[in-house]
Amino acid sequence: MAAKPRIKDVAERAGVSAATVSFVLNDVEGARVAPETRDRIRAAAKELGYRPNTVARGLRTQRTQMIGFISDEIATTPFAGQMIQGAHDAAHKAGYLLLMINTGQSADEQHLAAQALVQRQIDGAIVATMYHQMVEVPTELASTPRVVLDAKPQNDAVSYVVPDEAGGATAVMGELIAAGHHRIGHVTERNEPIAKGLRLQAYRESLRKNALPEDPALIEEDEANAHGGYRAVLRLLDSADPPTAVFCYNDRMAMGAYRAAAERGLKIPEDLSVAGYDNQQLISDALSPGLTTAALPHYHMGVWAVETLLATLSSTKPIEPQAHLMPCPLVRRHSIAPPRR
Amino acid sequence: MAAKPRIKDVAERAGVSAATVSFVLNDVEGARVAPETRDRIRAAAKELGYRPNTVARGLRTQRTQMIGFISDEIATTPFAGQMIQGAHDAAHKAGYLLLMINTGQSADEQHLAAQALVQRQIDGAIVATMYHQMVEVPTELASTPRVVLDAKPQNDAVSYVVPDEAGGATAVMGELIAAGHHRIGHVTERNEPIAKGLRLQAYRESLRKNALPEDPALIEEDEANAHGGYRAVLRLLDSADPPTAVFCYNDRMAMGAYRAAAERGLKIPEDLSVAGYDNQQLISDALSPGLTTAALPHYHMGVWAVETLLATLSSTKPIEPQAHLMPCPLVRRHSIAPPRR
DNA sequence: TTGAAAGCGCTAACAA
DNA sequence: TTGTTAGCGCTTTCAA
Repeated sequence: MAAKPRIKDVAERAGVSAATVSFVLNDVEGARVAPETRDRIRAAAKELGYRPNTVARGLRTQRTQMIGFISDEIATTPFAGQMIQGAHDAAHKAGYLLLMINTGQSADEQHLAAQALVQRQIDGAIVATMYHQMVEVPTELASTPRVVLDAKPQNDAVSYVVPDEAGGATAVMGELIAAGHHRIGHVTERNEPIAKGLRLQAYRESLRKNALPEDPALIEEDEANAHGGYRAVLRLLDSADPPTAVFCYNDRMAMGAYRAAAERGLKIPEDLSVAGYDNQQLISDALSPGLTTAALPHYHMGVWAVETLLATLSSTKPIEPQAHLMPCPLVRRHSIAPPRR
Repeated sequence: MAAKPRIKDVAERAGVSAATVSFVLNDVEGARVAPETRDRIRAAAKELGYRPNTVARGLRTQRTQMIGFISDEIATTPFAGQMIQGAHDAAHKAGYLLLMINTGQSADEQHLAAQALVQRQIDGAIVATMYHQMVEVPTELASTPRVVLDAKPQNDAVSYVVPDEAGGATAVMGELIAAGHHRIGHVTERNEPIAKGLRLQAYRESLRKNALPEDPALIEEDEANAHGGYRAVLRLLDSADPPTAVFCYNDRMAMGAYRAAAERGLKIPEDLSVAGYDNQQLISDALSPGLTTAALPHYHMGVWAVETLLATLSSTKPIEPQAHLMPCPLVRRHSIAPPRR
């Protein structure tokens, strides 16, 4: 097999210099090359199957067409793929590729990772986390354009995007209220991720705005998984004045709600309406009836992050950092119905 | 902020030439440099915070320390993360980074993707798919070391790794049989992925080897999700001579089995034993009781692929392509018990 | 309208 | 024991 052709080979074959080839193949502004010569060069390049070497070009132009994607444990969560895919698609469309690096939680590793990316001359960086939280942007990236994905930068004034948890939770509550529920429970998680506070607050505000009872007995905390949801909902159902609907912190807890309801002989949605959050399809689609929930917009956040990054790359003047709340659209399935009474 | 230091800056500060700095910092074999000079150079590099520019080095050495990771839709499946993580960890440990690119199913896109990677001078490539299947290795990679991950190469003699489906299924069946079950049903999927045939065959062989009845009425096909599993298991339970245990093609179908059993008033595992495949934790851990299943070893396959690739990179003589079956370990939870009768 | 030459930052022969 | 030089493959200024 023939060795990969270089620009010199194309030049020789077309009977011109390498410089001229470069002009033509890159469509350089204001390069005056005879149309005839252009054709000859293009033909030669095509015949040889010439592809410019991005590394050599990168050395010369200081642009590698690579975006560093640095994250904590992201690849291990079921959502991660969506975010990577969104970032990938947006990058790929613009001719960029993602150079991935995962770090643990350790600050040391994060610095090393950032360094590895900088050494490789990435044009920009995405700093991502697996769920909505605060993040330290490694100082090594200080002179690299960067955007934070699914987190808020703690120490750095850069653009970032996070899900609009309040909006999503309000939409879910709106759906429950529209169905006619007055006594709505909330099952929340025990730890304190950012999402918890935001969803809980939206729950309370929805109640207040609609003049519905805000009974502390309607809120139960437990582990943020199916087992926790099961236990919490059971407590709600066994309470003195049980709710007719329950908004769960996430789809996993909602899965537990289904089991709790079944155990008490309650049918969903006739006897109990249930809503979740996350739109974790493996669950929300698999439950029967399908779970109504708010979707975490991972794909779109990935796209937004890269597009925002690319915009700053191609802009001459500095761009104001933006904070973007990505909407969490309501996904209607069949777990909500009017209350019995 | 000071511009990034170059090797020349280190050389100047240490009062030596760039070449000497390169020797010392790269620990070049048989480079005779006075220990004193070495120290001076190391100190200078440290003071300046010097990091060699990988792009420049790559141009010179023809090694970029990057591995191309090319896949179909991988990032969108819940398993993908594990595979990426495994590949990433193995690569990172050896000083390599993953350059990711996703293609759709289109052959055109796959060629373009391979080209993009080759242009970037990747040292090697991983060709991955989201589930065990046949794959075309893009011809553009012909002169790049490459390994196929979670698929069999159709047109290329290269190393590859796939899950040992037969082994995993046999282990699952062994568990059911050891618990004392004689009438074991199998719920399988309607399409024909490689995994289906392998798991089904292992089911049959396990029955045969243990002199257990191989009744066609014990096998039901449906969609490979919770709804399909629900329907298929319901058919099994409502049949003339229902099984006391059912081995489901995957965890999602097993999730449906739980619902079917509940609907017929059967408790798991007392009245019906259930086993799955995949160890999709979001499901197998969330079900109650926890689902006994065989784990798809995505993380380890990712590690194996990269390690195998790196071995060929650092070997002088060509290495025989290997086909590796990665074990699918049995994950015991609580969905299997002895039959009632 | 085109070509020559310099140089991006580094490594590796070869000299000294 | 260390420095000089050439060159990886490309782009871009400057000159012709």
